[in-house]
Amino acid sequence: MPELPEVETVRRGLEPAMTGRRFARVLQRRPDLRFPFPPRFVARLTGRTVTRLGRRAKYLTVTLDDGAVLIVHLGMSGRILIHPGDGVRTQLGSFHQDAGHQDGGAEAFDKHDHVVFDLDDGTRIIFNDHRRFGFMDLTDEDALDAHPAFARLGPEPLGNAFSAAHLDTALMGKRTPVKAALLDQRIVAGLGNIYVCEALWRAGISPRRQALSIPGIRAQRLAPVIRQVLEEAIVAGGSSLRDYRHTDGELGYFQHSFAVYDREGEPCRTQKDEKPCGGTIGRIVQAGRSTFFCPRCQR
DNA sequence: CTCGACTCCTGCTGGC
DNA sequence: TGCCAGCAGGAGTCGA
Repeated sequence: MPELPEVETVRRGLEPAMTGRRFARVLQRRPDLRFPFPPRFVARLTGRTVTRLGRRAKYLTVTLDDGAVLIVHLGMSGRILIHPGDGVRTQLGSFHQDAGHQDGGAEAFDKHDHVVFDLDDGTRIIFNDHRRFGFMDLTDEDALDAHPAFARLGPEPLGNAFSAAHLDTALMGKRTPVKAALLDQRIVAGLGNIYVCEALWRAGISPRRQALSIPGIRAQRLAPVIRQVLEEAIVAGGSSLRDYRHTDGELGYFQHSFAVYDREGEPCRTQKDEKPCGGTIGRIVQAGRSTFFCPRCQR
């Protein structure tokens, strides 16, 4: 699930739990995710203190006190669980029995709990990813921008560098459908399938339209709604974060209502002159991915 | 360079 | 009820 808003929600959930804390123990439970873990992964993290939780596009960055940066990508199915080592739990003598992770003193993990970080205050952070499209890597703070994952990323859609003018330049002359162009992380960093569909719907732009037809008036409609869709999703994620605190810390997935995504066959929610648009949400496949849109109001 | 197709992995859903 | 094909929110690579 994780697109930019979900990753930002994870970052905000992890920030208070991890900042200033030391990795007392790191458990790497398999040799690889999508890629092999970097050499001496566990050794390089153990004993280090977290100084900062950051995010670039869909990547989490965990900066350490020696200048190293742990890069985390959640892929398609990655999630992070926080088990607070608070007084209540430790007094119960069980770390997180509710999640089925306690087995008579021996540690029992879900088979997709790939990395476990035990912090010095007893908090346990678990990276779980059943499809294993996620990955982790280690680099240095001053080499971060040159990292292969970061080097060619376009601007952050919530940052100052992202604007209608940027879309004008980035989409100029591109014959690919605008849907595919917006999924290209070199053009905008952090959009995924869901929020591209949602943004195009809000902007009233057909996903099939060639990218080269966007610069100008359509870019002026599109750039602000991209920002708006992401900001709203982050707010929704923030509210779901509070819920997760109560249900014990699963980060990375939250309920959100979409206008077009996964609504094939349902009525379009666009209102024109206080009347529904009357269109029906359709689904097409572009570059191997489902696109949801309203053929009536997206042109 | 640009673009689309294909690929990695596991689990869930929906149709028979 | 059971089985299996199809599909899933990412992104790198390959070949045209």
